[in-house]
Amino acid sequence: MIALQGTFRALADPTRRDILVMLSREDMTVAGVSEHFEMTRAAVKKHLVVLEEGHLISVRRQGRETINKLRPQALKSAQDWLNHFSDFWDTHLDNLKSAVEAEGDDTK
Amino acid sequence: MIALQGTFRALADPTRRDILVMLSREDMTVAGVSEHFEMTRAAVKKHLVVLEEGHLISVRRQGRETINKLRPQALKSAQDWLNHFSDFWDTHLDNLKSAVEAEGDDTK
DNA sequence: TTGACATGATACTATTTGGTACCATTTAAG
DNA sequence: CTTAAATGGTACCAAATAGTATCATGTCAA
Repeated sequence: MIALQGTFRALADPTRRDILVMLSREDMTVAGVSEHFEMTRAAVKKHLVVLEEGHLISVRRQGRETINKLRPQALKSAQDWLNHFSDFWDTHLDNLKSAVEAEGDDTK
Repeated sequence: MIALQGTFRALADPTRRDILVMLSREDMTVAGVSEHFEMTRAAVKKHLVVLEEGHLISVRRQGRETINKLRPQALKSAQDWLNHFSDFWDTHLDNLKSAVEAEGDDTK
């Protein structure tokens, strides 16, 4: 199993989650990812390092570029951890049906 | 839908994930949760506040105790976000079957 | 009422984190 | 070879976070 700590830590930042969505469409270089954000390349690179430490992406040097590639296993591990609560959901979620659609929201 | 940012941020800490597991078995007071950790009650209380801000628990005052209760909707929202990558998994995970069971691990 | 107990809130410190600025390294191309 | 472009790495700063210590508040029980 993949280390959950690094994975959940990597998922905690909205920029990193956006990067994962981008990488789910196509592999991208550091510069390619950076184009979609207003922060510097170095900052984006740091996020990519965190994602790599969380096993969420793989990094491959190709010439002078580095290709960042989504790695689905860690995402699956995170989902598996959440699945441990499924029994709880089955038992108690039915009682909360009316509350589900009344959920408010704020930032993201 | 529930705000993902607060939810993922709350899930990023191992202490908080442990608290969620504990609460999946039974509702607990602040002191009850604190017994399972070596940090102070105040520190545990702070984690509980973060969990509440992430909509992962509900807090109810009962007499001089406060009952902390798991709230499954937010966990489900996080899982739903992860589900957005399912298409990617279906497409690419098969090619990685051999790599899945070769995953190393470190902390948690 | 008095006292013990559980909690909430605040102030303070140390650590982590997100970000920028800057420099070294590698590579493609003339 | 030389030069410019793309990238990686390090140093540094500001802000957020985790934790402790401490005190105030409310509540159960005698």
